[in-house]
Amino acid sequence: MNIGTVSSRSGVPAKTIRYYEDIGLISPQRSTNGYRYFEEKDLHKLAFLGRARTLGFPIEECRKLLALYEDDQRESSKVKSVAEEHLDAIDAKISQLKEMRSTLSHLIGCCAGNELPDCPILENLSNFE
Amino acid sequence: MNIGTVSSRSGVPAKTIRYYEDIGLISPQRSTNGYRYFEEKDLHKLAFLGRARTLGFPIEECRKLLALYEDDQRESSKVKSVAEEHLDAIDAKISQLKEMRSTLSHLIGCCAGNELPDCPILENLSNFE
DNA sequence: TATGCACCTTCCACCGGTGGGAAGGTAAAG
DNA sequence: CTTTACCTTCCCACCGGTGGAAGGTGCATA
Repeated sequence: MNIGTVSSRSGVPAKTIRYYEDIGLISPQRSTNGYRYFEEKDLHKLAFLGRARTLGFPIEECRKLLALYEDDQRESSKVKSVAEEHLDAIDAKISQLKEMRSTLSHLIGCCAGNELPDCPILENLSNFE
Repeated sequence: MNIGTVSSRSGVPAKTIRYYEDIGLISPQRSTNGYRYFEEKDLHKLAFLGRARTLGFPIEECRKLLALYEDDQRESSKVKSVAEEHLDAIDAKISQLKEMRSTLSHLIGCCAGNELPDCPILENLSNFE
Protein backbone atom coordinates (compact mmCIF):
# COMPACT_ATOMS: atom_id res chain seq x y z
CA MET A 1 0.00 0.00 0.00
CA ASN A 2 1.07 3.61 -0.54
CA ILE A 3 1.86 6.21 2.06
CA GLY A 4 -1.63 7.71 2.08
CA THR A 5 -3.24 4.38 2.84
CA VAL A 6 -0.78 3.43 5.55
CA SER A 7 -1.12 6.91 6.99
CA SER A 8 -4.88 6.72 7.34
CA ARG A 9 -4.77 3.14 8.55
CA SER A 10 -2.08 3.78 11.16
CA GLY A 11 -3.17 7.27 12.10
CA VAL A 12 0.37 8.55 11.58
CA PRO A 13 0.56 11.57 9.22
CA ALA A 14 2.39 11.02 5.92
CA LYS A 15 4.91 13.73 6.79
CA THR A 16 5.70 11.97 10.01
CA ILE A 17 6.08 8.64 8.25
CA ARG A 18 8.65 10.14 5.88
CA TYR A 19 10.40 11.62 8.87
CA TYR A 20 10.46 8.23 10.59
CA GLU A 21 12.04 6.78 7.49
CA ASP A 22 14.63 9.58 7.48
CA ILE A 23 15.70 8.79 11.01
CA GLY A 24 15.70 5.08 10.35
CA LEU A 25 12.71 3.96 12.39
CA ILE A 26 11.16 2.25 9.39
CA SER A 27 12.48 1.35 5.96
CA PRO A 28 9.65 0.76 3.51
CA GLN A 29 10.37 -0.63 0.05
CA ARG A 30 9.98 1.34 -3.15
CA SER A 31 7.77 0.66 -6.14
CA THR A 32 9.19 1.05 -9.66
CA ASN A 33 7.69 4.53 -9.84
CA GLY A 34 9.64 5.59 -6.75
CA TYR A 35 6.65 5.56 -4.44
CA ARG A 36 7.17 4.09 -0.99
CA TYR A 37 5.55 0.70 -0.72
CA PHE A 38 4.38 -0.46 2.71
CA GLU A 39 3.65 -3.99 3.77
CA GLU A 40 1.39 -5.07 6.58
CA LYS A 41 4.44 -5.32 8.83
CA ASP A 42 5.30 -1.65 8.27
CA LEU A 43 1.75 -0.72 9.07
CA HIS A 44 2.01 -2.52 12.41
CA LYS A 45 5.30 -0.83 13.18
CA LEU A 46 3.81 2.57 12.45
CA ALA A 47 0.78 1.86 14.58
CA PHE A 48 3.14 0.74 17.33
CA LEU A 49 5.11 3.95 17.02
CA GLY A 50 1.98 6.04 17.02
CA ARG A 51 0.77 4.38 20.17
CA ALA A 52 4.16 4.71 21.89
CA ARG A 53 4.26 8.40 20.99
CA THR A 54 0.75 8.79 22.40
CA LEU A 55 2.11 7.46 25.67
CA GLY A 56 4.76 10.17 25.44
CA PHE A 57 7.79 8.01 24.74
CA PRO A 58 10.48 10.11 23.07
CA ILE A 59 11.65 8.96 19.67
CA GLU A 60 14.83 7.31 20.94
CA GLU A 61 12.88 5.27 23.45
CA CYS A 62 10.45 4.33 20.69
CA ARG A 63 13.42 3.05 18.77
CA LYS A 64 14.44 0.87 21.71
CA LEU A 65 10.89 -0.37 22.19
CA LEU A 66 10.57 -1.17 18.51
CA ALA A 67 13.80 -3.17 18.61
CA LEU A 68 12.50 -5.11 21.61
CA TYR A 69 9.16 -5.58 19.86
CA GLU A 70 10.95 -7.11 16.89
CA ASP A 71 13.17 -9.31 19.01
CA ASP A 72 11.68 -12.69 19.90
CA GLN A 73 14.50 -13.26 22.39
CA ARG A 74 13.85 -10.08 24.37
CA GLU A 75 13.61 -10.11 28.12
CA SER A 76 10.53 -8.34 29.38
CA SER A 77 12.69 -6.72 32.07
CA LYS A 78 14.30 -4.61 29.35
CA VAL A 79 10.93 -3.32 28.22
CA LYS A 80 9.86 -2.70 31.75
CA SER A 81 12.92 -0.64 32.58
CA VAL A 82 12.43 1.58 29.52
CA ALA A 83 8.84 2.11 30.60
CA GLU A 84 9.84 2.83 34.18
CA GLU A 85 12.36 5.45 33.14
CA HIS A 86 9.69 7.10 31.09
CA LEU A 87 7.24 6.96 33.98
CA ASP A 88 9.78 8.78 36.13
CA ALA A 89 10.18 11.43 33.44
CA ILE A 90 6.41 11.86 33.31
CA ASP A 91 6.22 12.18 37.07
CA ALA A 92 8.93 14.83 37.03
CA LYS A 93 7.02 16.82 34.44
CA ILE A 94 3.77 16.50 36.32
CA SER A 95 5.25 17.74 39.56
CA GLN A 96 6.92 20.66 37.79
CA LEU A 97 3.62 21.61 36.19
CA LYS A 98 1.81 21.24 39.48
CA GLU A 99 4.26 23.61 41.09
CA MET A 100 3.63 26.18 38.36
CA ARG A 101 -0.08 25.59 38.66
CA SER A 102 -0.06 26.13 42.38
CA THR A 103 1.86 29.41 42.26
CA LEU A 104 -0.15 30.69 39.35
CA SER A 105 -3.57 29.85 40.71
CA HIS A 106 -2.66 31.47 44.00
CA LEU A 107 -1.68 34.67 42.20
CA ILE A 108 -4.82 34.60 40.08
CA GLY A 109 -6.87 34.29 43.25
CA CYS A 110 -5.19 37.40 44.62
CA CYS A 111 -5.82 39.53 41.55
CA ALA A 112 -8.97 41.63 41.51
CA GLY A 113 -9.16 41.49 37.72
CA ASN A 114 -10.79 44.85 37.39
CA GLU A 115 -10.09 48.16 35.61
CA LEU A 116 -7.43 49.23 38.14
CA PRO A 117 -3.71 48.83 37.49
CA ASP A 118 -2.80 47.18 40.79
CA CYS A 119 -1.99 43.56 40.17
CA PRO A 120 -0.45 40.98 42.49
CA ILE A 121 0.49 38.84 39.50
CA LEU A 122 2.74 41.51 38.03
CA GLU A 123 4.00 42.36 41.49
CA ASN A 124 5.07 38.80 42.00
CA LEU A 125 6.74 38.56 38.59
CA SER A 126 8.62 41.78 39.15
CA ASN A 127 9.66 40.78 42.63
CA PHE A 128 13.41 41.08 42.22
CA GLU A 129 15.61 39.21 44.73
CA MET B 1 26.51 46.99 33.15
CA ASN B 2 27.62 44.39 30.60
CA ILE B 3 25.85 41.20 29.59
CA GLY B 4 27.79 38.99 32.01
CA THR B 5 26.81 41.11 34.98
CA VAL B 6 23.17 41.39 34.02
CA SER B 7 23.14 37.68 33.30
CA SER B 8 24.39 36.67 36.72
CA ARG B 9 22.24 39.26 38.47
CA SER B 10 19.05 38.29 36.63
CA GLY B 11 19.76 34.59 36.40
CA VAL B 12 19.07 34.67 32.65
CA PRO B 13 21.88 33.13 30.54
CA ALA B 14 23.76 35.51 28.24
CA LYS B 15 22.72 33.45 25.21
CA THR B 16 19.11 33.85 26.18
CA ILE B 17 19.50 37.57 26.71
CA ARG B 18 20.88 37.98 23.18
CA TYR B 19 17.97 35.92 21.88
CA TYR B 20 15.50 38.10 23.76
CA GLU B 21 17.06 41.13 22.11
CA ASP B 22 16.78 39.44 18.69
CA ILE B 23 13.06 38.88 19.10
CA GLY B 24 12.52 42.35 20.49
CA LEU B 25 11.71 41.61 24.11
CA ILE B 26 14.43 43.95 25.31
CA SER B 27 16.53 46.59 23.56
CA PRO B 28 19.66 47.37 25.53
CA GLN B 29 21.87 50.27 24.49
CA ARG B 30 25.36 49.83 23.11
CA SER B 31 28.62 51.18 24.44
CA THR B 32 31.13 52.77 22.04
CA ASN B 33 33.00 49.45 21.88
CA GLY B 34 29.88 47.68 20.62
CA TYR B 35 29.15 45.91 23.90
CA ARG B 36 25.56 45.81 25.03
CA TYR B 37 24.97 48.18 27.88
CA PHE B 38 22.20 47.35 30.36
CA GLU B 39 20.55 49.73 32.75
CA GLU B 40 18.80 48.83 35.97
CA LYS B 41 15.50 48.87 34.08
CA ASP B 42 16.73 46.20 31.67
CA LEU B 43 17.84 44.09 34.59
CA HIS B 44 14.36 44.25 36.05
CA LYS B 45 12.78 43.35 32.75
CA LEU B 46 15.07 40.34 32.42
CA ALA B 47 14.35 39.19 35.94
CA PHE B 48 10.65 39.62 35.16
CA LEU B 49 11.02 37.52 32.02
CA GLY B 50 13.00 34.88 33.87
CA ARG B 51 10.34 34.61 36.51
CA ALA B 52 7.52 34.48 33.95
CA ARG B 53 9.36 31.73 32.05
CA THR B 54 9.76 29.82 35.31
CA LEU B 55 5.99 29.89 35.61
CA GLY B 56 5.87 28.41 32.13
CA PHE B 57 4.51 31.41 30.22
CA PRO B 58 5.45 31.05 26.55
CA ILE B 59 7.49 33.85 25.03
CA GLU B 60 4.55 35.57 23.37
CA GLU B 61 2.63 35.70 26.62
CA CYS B 62 5.74 37.04 28.31
CA ARG B 63 5.70 39.81 25.73
CA LYS B 64 2.11 40.66 26.62
CA LEU B 65 2.85 40.55 30.33
CA LEU B 66 5.90 42.75 29.88
CA ALA B 67 3.82 45.30 27.97
CA LEU B 68 1.25 45.31 30.78
CA TYR B 69 4.04 45.56 33.34
CA GLU B 70 5.35 48.65 31.59
CA ASP B 71 1.93 50.24 31.24
CA ASP B 72 0.81 52.36 34.21
CA GLN B 73 -2.70 52.52 32.75
CA ARG B 74 -3.13 48.74 32.52
CA GLU B 75 -6.25 47.08 33.83
CA SER B 76 -5.48 44.18 36.10
CA SER B 77 -8.22 42.20 34.35
CA LYS B 78 -5.98 42.02 31.29
CA VAL B 79 -3.18 40.48 33.29
CA LYS B 80 -5.54 38.11 34.98
CA SER B 81 -6.95 36.83 31.71
CA VAL B 82 -3.48 36.14 30.32
CA ALA B 83 -2.69 34.22 33.49
CA GLU B 84 -5.97 32.33 33.36
CA GLU B 85 -5.38 31.25 29.80
CA HIS B 86 -1.99 29.96 30.81
CA LEU B 87 -3.47 28.15 33.79
CA ASP B 88 -5.86 26.39 31.45
CA ALA B 89 -2.96 25.36 29.24
CA ILE B 90 -1.11 24.01 32.26
CA ASP B 91 -4.18 22.07 33.37
CA ALA B 92 -4.54 20.57 29.92
CA LYS B 93 -0.92 19.42 29.97
CA ILE B 94 -1.27 17.99 33.46
CA SER B 95 -4.33 15.98 32.59
CA GLN B 96 -2.70 14.69 29.43
CA LEU B 97 0.34 13.60 31.41
CA LYS B 98 -1.83 12.01 34.06
CA GLU B 99 -3.59 10.00 31.42
CA MET B 100 -0.26 8.78 30.08
CA ARG B 101 0.90 8.09 33.58
CA SER B 102 -2.16 6.07 34.41
CA THR B 103 -1.97 3.87 31.32
CA LEU B 104 1.75 3.41 31.65
CA SER B 105 1.80 2.55 35.31
CA HIS B 106 -0.98 0.05 34.78
CA LEU B 107 1.03 -1.65 32.04
CA ILE B 108 4.18 -1.62 34.14
CA GLY B 109 2.26 -3.28 36.92
CA CYS B 110 1.20 -6.04 34.53
CA CYS B 111 4.72 -6.73 33.26
CA ALA B 112 6.67 -9.45 35.01
CA GLY B 113 9.99 -7.79 34.16
CA ASN B 114 11.89 -11.04 34.00
CA GLU B 115 14.00 -12.89 31.44
CA LEU B 116 11.01 -14.08 29.45
CA PRO B 117 9.85 -12.38 26.25
CA ASP B 118 6.16 -12.11 27.13
CA CYS B 119 5.36 -8.48 27.83
CA PRO B 120 1.98 -6.79 28.31
CA ILE B 121 3.56 -3.42 27.58
CA LEU B 122 4.59 -4.45 24.08
CA GLU B 123 1.31 -6.25 23.63
CA ASN B 124 -0.56 -3.10 24.41
CA LEU B 125 1.58 -0.96 22.11
CA SER B 126 1.16 -3.40 19.26
CA ASN B 127 -2.55 -3.70 19.81
CA PHE B 128 -3.76 -2.64 16.37
CA GLU B 129 -7.36 -1.50 16.02
C1' DT C 1 -6.58 12.14 -26.36
C1' DA C 2 -6.53 15.84 -23.32
C1' DT C 3 -7.53 17.54 -19.03
C1' DG C 4 -8.05 17.63 -14.26
C1' DC C 5 -7.38 16.05 -9.87
C1' DA C 6 -5.46 13.32 -6.30
C1' DC C 7 -1.57 11.43 -4.99
C1' DC C 8 3.34 10.88 -4.73
C1' DT C 9 8.40 12.65 -4.65
C1' DT C 10 12.35 15.68 -2.77
C1' DC C 11 14.04 19.72 -0.69
C1' DC C 12 14.14 23.66 2.26
C1' DA C 13 12.51 26.43 5.96
C1' DC C 14 10.28 27.00 10.33
C1' DC C 15 8.53 26.48 15.35
C1' DG C 16 10.61 27.48 20.91
C1' DG C 17 14.21 28.36 23.64
C1' DT C 18 18.07 27.77 24.14
C1' DG C 19 23.23 25.40 24.06
C1' DG C 20 27.73 24.77 21.97
C1' DG C 21 31.41 26.45 19.69
C1' DA C 22 34.22 29.04 16.11
C1' DA C 23 36.53 33.25 14.89
C1' DG C 24 37.69 37.54 16.19
C1' DG C 25 37.70 42.19 18.96
C1' DT C 26 38.50 44.46 23.71
C1' DA C 27 39.53 45.44 28.58
C1' DA C 28 41.83 44.83 32.65
C1' DA C 29 45.25 42.55 35.51
C1' DG C 30 49.88 40.67 36.36
C1' DC D 1 53.75 42.48 26.95
C1' DT D 2 51.11 38.69 27.73
C1' DT D 3 47.48 36.38 29.61
C1' DT D 4 42.79 35.87 30.62
C1' DA D 5 38.28 37.11 30.84
C1' DC D 6 35.21 39.23 28.68
C1' DC D 7 32.51 40.67 24.60
C1' DT D 8 30.85 40.38 19.50
C1' DT D 9 28.54 37.91 15.41
C1' DC D 10 27.72 33.77 13.06
C1' DC D 11 26.25 29.21 12.27
C1' DC D 12 24.84 24.46 13.67
C1' DA D 13 22.19 21.29 16.72
C1' DC D 14 18.50 19.74 19.60
C1' DC D 15 13.09 17.67 19.56
C1' DG D 16 9.36 16.11 16.73
C1' DG D 17 7.59 17.22 13.53
C1' DT D 18 4.75 20.76 10.05
C1' DG D 19 4.17 23.70 5.95
C1' DG D 20 4.96 24.76 1.42
C1' DA D 21 7.12 24.80 -3.24
C1' DA D 22 8.20 22.50 -7.42
C1' DG D 23 7.65 18.70 -10.04
C1' DG D 24 6.43 13.56 -11.34
C1' DT D 25 2.59 9.83 -11.57
C1' DG D 26 -1.90 7.43 -11.97
C1' DC D 27 -6.54 7.26 -12.82
C1' DA D 28 -11.18 8.93 -14.15
C1' DT D 29 -13.81 11.73 -17.06
C1' DA D 30 -15.14 14.71 -21.14
